[in-house]
Amino acid sequence: MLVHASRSTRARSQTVERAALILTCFTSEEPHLGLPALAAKLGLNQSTAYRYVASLQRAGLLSRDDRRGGYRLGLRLIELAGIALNQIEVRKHALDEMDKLRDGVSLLVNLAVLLEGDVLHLAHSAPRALPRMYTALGRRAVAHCTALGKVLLAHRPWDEVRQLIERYGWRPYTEHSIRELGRLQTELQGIRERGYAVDKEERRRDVVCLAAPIRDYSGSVVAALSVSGRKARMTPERQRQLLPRVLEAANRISFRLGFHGNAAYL
Amino acid sequence: MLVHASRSTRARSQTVERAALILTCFTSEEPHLGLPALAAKLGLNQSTAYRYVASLQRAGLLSRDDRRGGYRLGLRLIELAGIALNQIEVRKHALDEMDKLRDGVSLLVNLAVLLEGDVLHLAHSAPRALPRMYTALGRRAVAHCTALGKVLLAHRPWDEVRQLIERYGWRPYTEHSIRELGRLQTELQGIRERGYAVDKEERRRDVVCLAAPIRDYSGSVVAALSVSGRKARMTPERQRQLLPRVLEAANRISFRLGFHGNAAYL
DNA sequence: ATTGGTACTTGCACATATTGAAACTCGGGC
DNA sequence: GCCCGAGTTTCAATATGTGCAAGTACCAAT
Repeated sequence: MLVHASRSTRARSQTVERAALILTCFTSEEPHLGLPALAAKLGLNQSTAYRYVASLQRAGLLSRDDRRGGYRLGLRLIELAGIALNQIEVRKHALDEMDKLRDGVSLLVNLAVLLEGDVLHLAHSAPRALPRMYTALGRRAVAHCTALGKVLLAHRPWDEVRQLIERYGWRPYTEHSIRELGRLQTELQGIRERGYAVDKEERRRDVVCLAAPIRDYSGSVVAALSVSGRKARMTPERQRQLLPRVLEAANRISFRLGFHGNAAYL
Repeated sequence: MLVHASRSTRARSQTVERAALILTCFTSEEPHLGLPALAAKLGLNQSTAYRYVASLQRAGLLSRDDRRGGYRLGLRLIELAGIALNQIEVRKHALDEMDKLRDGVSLLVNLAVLLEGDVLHLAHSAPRALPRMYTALGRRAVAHCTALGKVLLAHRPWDEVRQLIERYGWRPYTEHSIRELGRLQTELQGIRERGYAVDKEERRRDVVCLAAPIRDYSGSVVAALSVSGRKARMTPERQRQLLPRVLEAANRISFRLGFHGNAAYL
């Protein structure tokens, strides 16, 4: 059995870590930061921040915003992300199945994994009708408020889930979002038993999702697949029709990843 | 006239730059590297490389490949790239127009910018018929062998173009790819005069592309738009029909970026 | 089981590259 | 013309990163 979860290794470089922190200061909410803001955010001396930023810029990881001043994330990241994406085994196998599923159900299909307890979107397949999406790719969402996230959390140790909530709080999106440990635990338990998760407007009003887990050769859940649509179109009856199709697609992907077993024991 | 091309600033951090170099060691061709390989590639002591890698890993910029050993680019990059993408003004405005153009012509539509002399794909809009693409997003291509790239190069100073060729060589893709400075110069000149570029199987056999420049408020060419299709479908006649549509779409995007002038003087 | 090889990991003494304070430049708004 | 904030540079002090060399864990071939 593998021991190393996420190596804590005491080998590290302060400089590299602080430079990496600079990158993670940029978020969807604050995609544009000045030197003083960055320095303040990380408690760095402005000189230090400056030198980091200058070097990150040379590497294309950061770039200046000539119009407004300040910095934003650089084009190099887009290139690197492209390479990273193509390395993700599950995504490679999922794309075809996602398109097939989308054609079958005419709904938005999403693929996601867990990153630091949040949902990270790796791909989507949208029916022609839908208005073009802002880049769903790389979008991050609170896990316990989405079907995708709940499926992924359901297959993590409860302790880990609890710690995440403690650390980040509930961060609810709508009035339907879960906000109690007890309810979350029951919900996750149910998801494990049923083999899928439902999101009834917990993420966004008027949007309902169904999600199923994807497993790799070893049986661990490495990703989740979902379909989502407006509430009006996602009647209980429609959901009953949808469910087997989502599960089948997810299972097909798992199969392609080398999972041939029965997941019941997990 | 703007003076600062890419600030040379002598402020820099060796450590940060070397760490960034580690990331750029990973390419589509070598997306998976071990510690010794990385250290060798950059001429670093293995201990040093190790400490960098350990820190990059903590930041999620790198991750281990548990099955094969070695490292690959991390999920964090996908999140960051998503943020970076949404910051790109031209992309925001282009998406709608690209979808409209695609619907009009039923061909693959692409948007790209120049990154270090190469073409970097920022978005695409594919007709339903096309088989799902491997992530075109973030894909990099040799500029002078593609319509997109030639349009972008045509609006850079010739000296810069020449230096790029000198530095990286011709890197041809097919037997039609340009491989002489003289021919390239004539080609770029023609593109500036005509206002569009054509790629006749220079990038891939059997694929023909048409590309047009996109300008921002200041009149500089910041991106390029293209349509591409199989040779058989891109007859000279079809190209004549296509051309005005591509140009119109590109101009519309330029307009939305605040370019209302006449580009003739540039 | 034993061996050898490879990739990864750590400890330590040295000195180099990073650090922070303070001062300077530049440009925009008042 | 003056002020202010963002970005940039300098320089001495030293924390930080460095390379070597030894150590561990794993795999695969004996």
